[in-house]
Amino acid sequence: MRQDQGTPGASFMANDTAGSIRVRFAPSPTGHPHVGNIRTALFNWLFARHGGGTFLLRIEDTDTARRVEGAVESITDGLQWLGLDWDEGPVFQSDRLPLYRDAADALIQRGAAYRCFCTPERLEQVREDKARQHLPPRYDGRCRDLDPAEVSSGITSGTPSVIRFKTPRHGETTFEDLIRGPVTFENATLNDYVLLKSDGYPTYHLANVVDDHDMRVTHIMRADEWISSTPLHVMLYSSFGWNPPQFAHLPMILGPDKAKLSKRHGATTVIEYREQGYLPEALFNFLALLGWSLDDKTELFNRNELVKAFTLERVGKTAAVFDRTKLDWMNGVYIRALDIEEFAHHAMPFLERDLPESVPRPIDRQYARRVLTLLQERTKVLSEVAELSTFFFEDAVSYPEQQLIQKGMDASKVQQVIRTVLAAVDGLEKWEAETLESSIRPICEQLGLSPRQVFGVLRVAVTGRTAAPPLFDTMEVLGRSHCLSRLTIAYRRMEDSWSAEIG
RNA sequence: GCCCUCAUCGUCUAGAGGCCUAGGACGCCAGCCUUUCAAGCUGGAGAUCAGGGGUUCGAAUCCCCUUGGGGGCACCA
Repeated sequence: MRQDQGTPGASFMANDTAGSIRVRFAPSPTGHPHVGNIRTALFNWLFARHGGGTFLLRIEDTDTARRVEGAVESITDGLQWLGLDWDEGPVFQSDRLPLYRDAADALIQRGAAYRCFCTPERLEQVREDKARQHLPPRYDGRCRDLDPAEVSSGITSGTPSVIRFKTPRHGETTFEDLIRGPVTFENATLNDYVLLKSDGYPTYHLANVVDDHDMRVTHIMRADEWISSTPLHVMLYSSFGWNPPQFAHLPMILGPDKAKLSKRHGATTVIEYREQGYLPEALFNFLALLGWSLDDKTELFNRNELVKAFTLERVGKTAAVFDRTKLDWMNGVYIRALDIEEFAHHAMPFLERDLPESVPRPIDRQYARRVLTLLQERTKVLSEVAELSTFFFEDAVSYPEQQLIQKGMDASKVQQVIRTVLAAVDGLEKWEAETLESSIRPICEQLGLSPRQVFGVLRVAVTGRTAAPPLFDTMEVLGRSHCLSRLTIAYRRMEDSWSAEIG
């Protein structure tokens, strides 16, 4: 069977025996990758895997000031956690400095770039002037046509300088975006961008173009915040005499306030999602649906289905708001789909981490497994598993005693229920849900109470909660002695309440 | 301010001229199930397809304008 037509790029590449698809994820190590970055990585990965291509990882560490310790590990951890494996790299741009310097020099030779000695102070001044005149804050081109003698004297005297691109003052630059179609910019609205900084490091623009060419990248898929610098990149390719890759600018991911997603929107990094108990498959699935869809109904995809279904022409143009509630739902779906061993495997670390300190460690795995069985369909995120189950692990349970008294009952009635249950359960051979139920349920009728009332009393007595897993299953897992003692305690508390009422 | 870009329920989206009195999902509401909570099932509210002009026998779908949102305008990426 033939693969589907794929993307314009894919069908183009199909005729190009020289190379298959090569895409890259190229983050800068300035912090933990957030979901927007990772979504970009995911789309690149899906595109590569769908087309049998290559997925590269490149670290754009050309900003020495913003570099953050541990960021690279954070990036690779995040990718690995989501199962986004890369075929080449990571390549570090900081290891390739000579490449960019040579490239910048070559551009100067060709008259496509020039050296600029303007100080940061002067640039600031220029910006202010432009702002005052309500003009775009662009470089004024003072060094654009410097006398060669001035340039060489500047260099020999060691004056700090940068290399700027000599952006044409006329004409326009157009590129074909795979997602948006043709995009055109007036060259006159563009800046003389810095290519090589005074510290010898390239800017993003230069390094990006040089590397994508050097690494034979066929498709650049990145967030659409990059659209405005694409004309420069196109001009760079052309100045170097290289064929540009294809461009596909992905819609952005927004916060609930519709602004570009950032830290102030709360949890945004992949690590945070892991720590809050989201399953990688769920986040993977959810992220894939932010800016891409298959049809009008399918939402649940596993990894392979996504790889098979993913194409660029199904990528949308509109920015998407990251909706946590829907992620929660989807995570619940994935949690419920786990078999109990898998669920226990995922949940154990959260119990170890989040259960009260008073609970002895390590947590008894066999017991926890039984507890978790009751919790699975009730959990949306793993981080709530401890909270949902503390009463299974702590010795005593606390609650306002009023909660024992169900609607239409009083303290003495509650006592009657507990007394009767205690008696009924006394000689029980097996402390199992089934036998518990068959001995307790008849008590409702016997005392003229509803199951809701009777079970309600027992639930609060035994779990300290008004909401918990099914009562008899809970009692079975909790065990005879805990149940009995908690029932007894509840009985005594009603005693106090009873005498308090009388007195 | 200038440039680019986007525009369907609160949110994610389907829709590539007649199948749309606009479909699905999350969330919300109600009912069922039921010992509570979940889960599940059923039903419901929710979008005059941003507004206005065209084109067409016919427009959410094509064109133009307006408005609104987003992004960019650094020796950051």
